[in-house]
Amino acid sequence: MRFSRLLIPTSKEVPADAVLPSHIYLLRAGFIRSVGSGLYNFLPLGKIVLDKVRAIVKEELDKAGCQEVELSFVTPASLWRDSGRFDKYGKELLRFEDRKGNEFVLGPTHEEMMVELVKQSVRSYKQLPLNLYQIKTKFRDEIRPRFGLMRGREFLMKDGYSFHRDQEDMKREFLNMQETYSRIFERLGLDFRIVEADSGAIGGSGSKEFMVLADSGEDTLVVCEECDYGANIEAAVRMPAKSDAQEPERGLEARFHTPGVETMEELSDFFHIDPFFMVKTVARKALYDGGEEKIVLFAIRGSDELQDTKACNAVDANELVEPSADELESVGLVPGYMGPFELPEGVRCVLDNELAQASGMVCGANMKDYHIVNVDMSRYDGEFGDLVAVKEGDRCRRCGGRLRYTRGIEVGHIFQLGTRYSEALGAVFLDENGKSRPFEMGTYGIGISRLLAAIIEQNHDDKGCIWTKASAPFAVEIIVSNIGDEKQMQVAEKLYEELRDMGVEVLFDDRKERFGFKMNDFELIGIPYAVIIGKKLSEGSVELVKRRGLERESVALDEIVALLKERIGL
RNA sequence: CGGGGUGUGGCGCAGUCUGGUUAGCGCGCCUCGUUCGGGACGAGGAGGACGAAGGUUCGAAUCCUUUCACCCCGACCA
Repeated sequence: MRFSRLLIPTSKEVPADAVLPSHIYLLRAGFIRSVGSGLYNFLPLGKIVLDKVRAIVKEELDKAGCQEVELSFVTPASLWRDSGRFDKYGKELLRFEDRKGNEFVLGPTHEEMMVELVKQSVRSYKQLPLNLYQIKTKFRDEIRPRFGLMRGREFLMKDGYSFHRDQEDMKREFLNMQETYSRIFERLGLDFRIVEADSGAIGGSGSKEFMVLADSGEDTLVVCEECDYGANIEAAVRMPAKSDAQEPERGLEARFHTPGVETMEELSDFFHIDPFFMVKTVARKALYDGGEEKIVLFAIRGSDELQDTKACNAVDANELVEPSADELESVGLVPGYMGPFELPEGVRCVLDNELAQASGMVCGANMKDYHIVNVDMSRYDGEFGDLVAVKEGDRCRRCGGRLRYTRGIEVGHIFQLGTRYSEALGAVFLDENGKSRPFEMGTYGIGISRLLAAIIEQNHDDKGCIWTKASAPFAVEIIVSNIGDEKQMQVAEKLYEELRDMGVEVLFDDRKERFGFKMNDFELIGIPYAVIIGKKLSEGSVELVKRRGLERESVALDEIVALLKERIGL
């Protein structure tokens, strides 16, 4: 391709609203253009990369036995009502009516549609298993789109769904997808990690996320320094915490007058004990379907923090929000003195698993100005759950290694869905005994457009993009230093044609621009290699520049083709 | 949704508080010339009626009202 014929509007100006390198460079280098909040146009370069990523995904999936389909983007709302997600999915679902007043949604994901499709055409266990996917634009009316392609409202996603006769086969396919996804991200040249995840609104159990490691990632990951354990903070577990702090003196359980002592810190000072031996009782307002609200308590060690997603799951709520002091008082709770024992009528409380055997603890008495000391938590007879946020320095449950935080960009997520959707939508098949059973399902997603951002987040320098080999829009760029120099142009044209004939994806910068201008564009766009045809031509040589590291080497003109062949791996 | 902010040529901004010439600057764009290995220089030129609607006024980018869009900070997700 000739640069002079390609629409690549590069720019020096940094858009004011772009903060992430991927956002800035993709805009500046002319890959994408913003059209509205969370909406982007893909220009020729962006489209080339998008198609490359898409092709790799498709290739690996097809090799793994998946089949591509394409479902209609506009989905009848009734399907979403049947699965119960019409209300639950919330405002993110873009809803609208056609001229006849029929309700539709713009698909943000396609479990319903896919189940419907399979339900209509699969009757027998003999037709299973099946793994169907599509690579298609999705629309989610995100509350706050940001970071360019990272979190748009319209985005390209690969969504796949598998159907099985039993759980065992579903788990087999889950593993198959885990391996396939790994191959995809490896081919793309990404440094990623597979972590355990919370299943969120999609539902199901046993989900894993593929995280591209980058400081700008939106997710906090907990990883082990010794083994390969990794988990999203929302799902991370640890060895039960221990403390070196001195244990408080044991005595009889008693109510203790503690006027004005309302925070963990004050309590710690008051009793001269470590927060490890205190119970922190956190109140949240849990929101349920149909606008139902309930105040719930979560009790954890004073040295821990509540993990909101875990807490939300523990009480099966749609969402947790901070309650006001008034709301707490209205159900009989006393802010500053809440505890898991002697609860007001009707207040639900979940205790963290790690507190089950704790003794000699201090907790609120649910009475103004009083705490209880020397509490033996094993007498608690309510609910337990995993509630705490794993901290850096905690110990790995697998190997005892030190856990630390890192940041990641979620580019893939695989779920073991089970029968949640097949049951809700009445999607069944006949097993070998002639018995009707709902499909066991798995669901698998890859954020294709987000991958472009993730690749750049992980591969850039202060000059611009550095595309990985598999994702680069072109393998090599030919830069003519001075197109007024006939000799240079002649050599360049010849090289360009030769490479093209060999099937190399080559970009030929034949623009009437100065050398520095072209170099800057090359660095901004991030093509892996450039051949500079310029002043050294008089000595019979050209220069090869590697974008990563910007190392240059002088190469004899008649050796450049062979060298390129070697470097770009033809 | 709550809090904060911004809308002025293609892009980035100034002007708005303290209404008053033809609305200004940088980048980009077009033409000519010089230059030609790190976003060059000179000369000339095209392009906006100030997010939208309404109002106040002799007069509004500037004041008032309404509205829309976009962005930043918090809860969702590939």
